[in-house]
Amino acid sequence: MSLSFRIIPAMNEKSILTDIFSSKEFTREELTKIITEFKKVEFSKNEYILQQGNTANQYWFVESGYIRSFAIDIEGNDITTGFYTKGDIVIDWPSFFLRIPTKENIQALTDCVCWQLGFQKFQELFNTIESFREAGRTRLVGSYFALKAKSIAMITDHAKDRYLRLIREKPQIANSVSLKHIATYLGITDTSLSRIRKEIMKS
Amino acid sequence: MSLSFRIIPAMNEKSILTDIFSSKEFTREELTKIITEFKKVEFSKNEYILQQGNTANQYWFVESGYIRSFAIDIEGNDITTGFYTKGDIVIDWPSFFLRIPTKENIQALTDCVCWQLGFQKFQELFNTIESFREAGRTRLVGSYFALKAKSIAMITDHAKDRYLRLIREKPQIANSVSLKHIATYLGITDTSLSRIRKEIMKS
DNA sequence: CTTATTTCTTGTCATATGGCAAGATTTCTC
DNA sequence: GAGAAATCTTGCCATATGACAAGAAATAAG
Repeated sequence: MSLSFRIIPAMNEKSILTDIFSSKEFTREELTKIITEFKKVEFSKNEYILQQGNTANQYWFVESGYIRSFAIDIEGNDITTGFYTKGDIVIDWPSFFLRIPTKENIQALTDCVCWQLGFQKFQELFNTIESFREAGRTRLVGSYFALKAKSIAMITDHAKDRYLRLIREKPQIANSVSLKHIATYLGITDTSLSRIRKEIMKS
Repeated sequence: MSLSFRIIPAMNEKSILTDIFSSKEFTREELTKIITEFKKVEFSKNEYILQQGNTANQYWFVESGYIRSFAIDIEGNDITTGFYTKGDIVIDWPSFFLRIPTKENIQALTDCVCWQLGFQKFQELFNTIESFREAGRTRLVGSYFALKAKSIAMITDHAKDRYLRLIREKPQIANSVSLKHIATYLGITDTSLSRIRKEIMKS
């Protein structure tokens, strides 16, 4: 059972946020301050959460549903850059922090429930609560770390191994998302992924 | 001419730091506070600045020389993850901020002069100077942004295009670093890079 | 339920890049 | 400056993956 039942009875609905933040070292007061600022938003399947060219004025934590981020390259190819599910943070770091138009698109793959925080509120919390700063920095560095790992895997591993890792780390994604989206995430074509899948079946 | 001559006569030697920090909005007082904490360190060619398994307790700005970071994969292959030169920040973000052992190695490719800041001092500045926080966050997000761009290029571009981009963006590197190091940075073998280079010569 | 649309599989062939090894060239070392 | 070591080039062939197209299967739409 989440902490929220004892601390903030009125915030039962936000239990996913208390789960997300309670692992860090916040006082109850800080926790309340932080969580109060989050607003519930719902997205329906295929809805765009952020579109390239716009500046990200908020970010989200996923309570339910699947989300995909992708970039469109010069030739118009759609390249998946990430999948997000329950408990994940959905944020375009460069756009949100550098206040520049994003190059990415973020789209709901299913109906979703998310918790949203805006840039201004974020800045307030960031500058007034030291542990919020630490938590934010940790999250950003975590994203960097994951991206670097993926980047190195693109060089050292074969497509099959990258796919096997995805299955291992995000099995729900591998089962519920279209081949094409997964393929571009892995840096291959859907044709190749179909063959890899077939090969895995055999063994 | 850098600001340092007027503001902090005693700090002439640190003019590279004033150049690095003066683009952000710092008061003179803040600038002095920050720059005072940096310590000059020199590395000789081939010296390790950080080795895998250790936790990064400091980071550096390069004043002169070339530096390379690389990871060793399971099969013992050496994969270049970055090149650094004058004005660049050299930091293992995950190790420095998460206080965990690094998976990367950082090595001087030539004799180098760098300016070093330790974790404790960094934390003090980070928690007391709002603009230092902003600058630090901006730098981290910038690294994230560059890594993502490289990551997408690995998927959408051919090796030749990635090499051409490297030549365009870091011409000094392309000329002074061994083929093998550049090749692994681009995600190909030195053999392939040699052929790509030959092909470029012809045109 | 039926049709239309999208997604997935499979075949054939093309191509970028890798693996290995032998020389050629450059760079280090004494 | 001579020999050793590292780096770079090149040839030959192997292989992972791509491109394109045609069916098959699944999903969406009326």
